[in-house]
Amino acid sequence: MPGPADRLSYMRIATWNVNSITARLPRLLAWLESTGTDVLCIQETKTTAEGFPAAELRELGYESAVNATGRWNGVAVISRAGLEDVVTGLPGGPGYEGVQEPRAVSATCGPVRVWSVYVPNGREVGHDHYAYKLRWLEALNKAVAEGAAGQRPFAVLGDYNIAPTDEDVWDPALFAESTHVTPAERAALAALRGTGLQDVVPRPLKYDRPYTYWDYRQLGFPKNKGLRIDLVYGNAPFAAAVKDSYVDREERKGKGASDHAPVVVDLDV
DNA sequence: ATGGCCTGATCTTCAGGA
Repeated sequence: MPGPADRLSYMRIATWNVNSITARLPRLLAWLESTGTDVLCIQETKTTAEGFPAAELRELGYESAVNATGRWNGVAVISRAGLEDVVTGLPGGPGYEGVQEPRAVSATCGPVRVWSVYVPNGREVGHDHYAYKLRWLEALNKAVAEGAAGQRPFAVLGDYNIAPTDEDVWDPALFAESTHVTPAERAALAALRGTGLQDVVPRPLKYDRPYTYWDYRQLGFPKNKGLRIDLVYGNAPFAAAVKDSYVDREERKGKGASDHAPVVVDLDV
């Protein structure tokens, strides 16, 4: 017999590398209001937990789960759909130069469990940071495997710093010797898919590819010289609930934009 | 129209981003 508990629940979930939540705060608050986003996974907060604008977000109805320690990295989940069972950091994750960096936080937001991740950049193939990136991805794989295989909608959203295929790179030849496209990095994504997660590919609002990042330099955005490196990896129950997904390239426009655009996912859960 | 880097700190110069 149908009842209130059987009603579909519509949720808008998104991920966005804001490149400093302090610098982006006016645009972030306006974007939350205009899009009606319920849950946002944030990367590169570039502030301490104390500097995180939890009070401003609370005024808009969002609770915050924050993992941030200073000028580099920093992640958060903000939600107006519940925020429980927060886990700060990547269990079993490696440090870099002896430091556990703030690159992961997870939480349960109503019917969905989400991770916000900021995968290490890697800098150059062969650099210590590149080895760190691969180790970090191995630890992520282990940490999310149980949720990925579970019955509850579950997704790992964030800046993966990996373009899954050459189609996700505006000029593959230019990136031939670079991080973000190497077989080892793409194998780490494949291993993640092997846990039961799938790439929820958003639709572009313009042009043919759903890029999510464009370099600030050399007119990268106007020329659409982009990469798709901000990803939503969801398990089967999550993917089944997806009604739409798109890259909000409008948010990349104009003065005071991040170099990443938000990826938005609409769910019936 | 979307426009030749941006951010925060070590703060006038730099690391890091990708």
